[in-house]
Amino acid sequence: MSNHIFDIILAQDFTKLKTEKQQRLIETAIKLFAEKGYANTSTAEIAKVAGVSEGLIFKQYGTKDRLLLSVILPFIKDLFPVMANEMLSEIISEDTISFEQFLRNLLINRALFITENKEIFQVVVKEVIYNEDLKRELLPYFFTKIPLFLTDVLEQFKERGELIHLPTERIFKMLFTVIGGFLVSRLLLMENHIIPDEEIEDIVQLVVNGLKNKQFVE
Amino acid sequence: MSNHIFDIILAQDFTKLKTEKQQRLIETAIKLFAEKGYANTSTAEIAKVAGVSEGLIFKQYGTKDRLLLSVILPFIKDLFPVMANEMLSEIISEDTISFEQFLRNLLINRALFITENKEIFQVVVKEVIYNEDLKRELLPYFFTKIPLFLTDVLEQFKERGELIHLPTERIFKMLFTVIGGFLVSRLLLMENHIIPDEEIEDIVQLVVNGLKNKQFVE
Amino acid sequence: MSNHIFDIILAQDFTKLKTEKQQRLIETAIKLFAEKGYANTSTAEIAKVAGVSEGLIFKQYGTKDRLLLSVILPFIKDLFPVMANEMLSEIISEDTISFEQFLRNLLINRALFITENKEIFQVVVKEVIYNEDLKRELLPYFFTKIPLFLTDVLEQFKERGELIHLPTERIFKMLFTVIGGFLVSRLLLMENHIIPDEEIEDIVQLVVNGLKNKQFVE
Amino acid sequence: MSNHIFDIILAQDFTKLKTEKQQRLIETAIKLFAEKGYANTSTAEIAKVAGVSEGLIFKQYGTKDRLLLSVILPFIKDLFPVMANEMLSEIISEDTISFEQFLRNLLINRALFITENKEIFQVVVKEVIYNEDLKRELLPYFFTKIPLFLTDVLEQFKERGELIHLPTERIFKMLFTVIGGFLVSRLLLMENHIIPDEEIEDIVQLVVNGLKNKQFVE
DNA sequence: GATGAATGAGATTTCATTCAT
DNA sequence: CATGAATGAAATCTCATTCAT
Repeated sequence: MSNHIFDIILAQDFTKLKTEKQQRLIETAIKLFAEKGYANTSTAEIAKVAGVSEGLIFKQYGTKDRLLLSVILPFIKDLFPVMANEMLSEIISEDTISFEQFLRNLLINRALFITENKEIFQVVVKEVIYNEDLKRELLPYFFTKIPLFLTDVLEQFKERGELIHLPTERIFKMLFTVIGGFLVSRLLLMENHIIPDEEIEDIVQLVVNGLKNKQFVE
Repeated sequence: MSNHIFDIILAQDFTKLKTEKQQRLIETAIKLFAEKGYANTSTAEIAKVAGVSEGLIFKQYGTKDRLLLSVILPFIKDLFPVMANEMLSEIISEDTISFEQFLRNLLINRALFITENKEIFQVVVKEVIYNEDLKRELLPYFFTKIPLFLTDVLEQFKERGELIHLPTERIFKMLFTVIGGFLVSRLLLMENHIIPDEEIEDIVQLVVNGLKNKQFVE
Repeated sequence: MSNHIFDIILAQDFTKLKTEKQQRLIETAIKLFAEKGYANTSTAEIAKVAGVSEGLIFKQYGTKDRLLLSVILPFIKDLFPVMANEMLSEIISEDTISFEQFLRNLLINRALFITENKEIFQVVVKEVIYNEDLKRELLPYFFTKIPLFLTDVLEQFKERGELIHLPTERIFKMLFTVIGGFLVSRLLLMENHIIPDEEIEDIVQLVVNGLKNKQFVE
Repeated sequence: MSNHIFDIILAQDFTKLKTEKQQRLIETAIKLFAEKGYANTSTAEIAKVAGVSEGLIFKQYGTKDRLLLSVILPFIKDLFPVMANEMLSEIISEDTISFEQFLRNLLINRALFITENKEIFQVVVKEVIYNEDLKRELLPYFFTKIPLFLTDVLEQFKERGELIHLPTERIFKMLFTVIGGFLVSRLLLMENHIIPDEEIEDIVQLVVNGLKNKQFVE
């Protein structure tokens, strides 16, 4: 596994035009990796299911390892910029959005994004948990990227008095625990195809009440 | 992977006396499965690290598969009876325990149990997430066992008016999300060796406030 | 490997005009075959280094085998006519040239030719030694071509009394051993870029003294 | 290819008892590598000819690379100590041995050793010439080991006046050229099974006369 | 109970070659 | 003339499992 995932993430050009076979190949890889895990999926099976020769995999990606990265990295690359931009635009457009509404938007937005990319999400989570090397590569990336845009927002809500007065880092950890636990349990354990609004609302209420500043008067 | 895990769980006798080599073997298997995952750990490596012949593994366990089960099942067997008994005894002994205290006790108790069995816990979580077969076997077992003792307790708290009036199943799901997310993120992602009291308390407050019945007067 | 190398050598027309890409292709093949040997060089690598498509190799040469021959044969074709002609012209022009001077000329001339064609020479030697088929094809060719012009010359020197009175064939073998050993060790083992005059002179002296007719009076 | 061949040569224990299959395996590998070269011999073929499973090769040697080393290194390890000891003992036992006799002994001795180990010798020479990595590893080893015992001897002969007065290093190079060229051409090109005494004697005479001190009176 | 030599099925990888464009 | 996507056969390598001792 490469030592320079950051560089790879930034350098890789995923826009190269793909032939039909290459499309089928990558889609099949995602599907099978999501279902059975990277380690339990052979390149022979991928090739067979995709209706492609095994040679093509290695022509294109060199190693099975790099095929995995080629599945994961574009997803990661998309994951965060999108978050930052979309979310922040919502917040800025409506200066007076409540924390509750912000949280609801965030959850709905992320739940949508992830159900739309359910399989890749499963691959990423499974491999980050399963594969030490990949964990070492990706986790630091997550934990520097995510706070980058969330801390600002959280601090605004604290200033407005809506949020409990705890260090932002601790609030962030709680949010991560709940939202992460929510998405992972629904998508990986229960394998929901869609996440019911009701469940989202329950979690929103749980967090909003759990993190509310009790002195705050609306 | 066997089709009859329930039977196996109930039938297996894990108390059989083990020689020193057998001890080292099983400990090494747990350690390596936890670190690198079952699929990425070869029996050759286990044998070598344990200082034992590869033959012994198959003399003892027949297949690599059953070695994994022999690691997982005793843990599972312990996990729930212990919960039910210990927890309930706390609750019964003190009839007037608050939901907050109950939750704190529950979290502290489970966090302790899991940090004490960190590696096996990692193996179980990793493999349940990673391995379709094992997931199919184990998840139903979880989701019938856990509610068995939790629903009673939760309903008591609802009756007493401490808990928000939602269907117990929805409360249970939220609890599972938060507690599961908490333990998994700390033990698998961050690989904490101990879980700070402060973090436990933050989660307790989050949940207590999040699930509080707002009409309730202490 | 073809069974008819002699025919190929005679038939092939290597003078065909080459495009720039074809030039780069053949030069790269020579370079890589010389460095790493034919068997350790893939057509993919040749194409990449030459900045050419892999298809072109097979359009031009049909097989990797014939690419090797196309590298080797023109060199072989040049090697001997040139020798015979150039050398003999020296000898004939100066009827009274001494064996020492003849040997010196021969060595200097061959050392020059080979350093100028160092890479192809490496390819030929490496493959003749390494590849049974090629050895079977090329060696007989060498050992019928070389004596053809050398025996005459050697016998002249024997007649003049300068050379030891041994069967010409044995003298030839010794010459071949020393000259061959000299060129191969310098060009393949030590990878000299140029061969110092001093070393050539040492070898000339060794051979001249070693093969001198002790009764000879200058 | 390992970076630490020196260490490996010194560390390796080749005396470990081999089973019959392991014996057949290594003998077959030597035979096939000698015939067709390392790169042109597949592990499948070795296994088949040796009547052994392919798995055994990789159980025993890990990689095909290390199988090659396991063929080459014990030979190298033997090659030089033997030379130094045997040769020097001849010289010391007879203080008055002539250079001619020394050279004859040396050639006969080495020719014998090499015809007895013809196949491994072929493997070593072929691979040193063919494989850049191996060349880089082994050549320095040769060129520090050989002079170690030869320079002393050569200087003794120079002192006694038998040998031409040239820097020992230059004499050494000539000797190496002639003896190397002789052995390699006979064993690799002509594939002699035994080397005729007559040819050895020719070479001895060539060198003795070629390197004689012309002022020396016997 | 314990070993470790040996296997064979299958996984990954390499690579010469074909072919439609 | 030239490309490069695609192939399939064979090569290297991995690994759970068997078995004689």
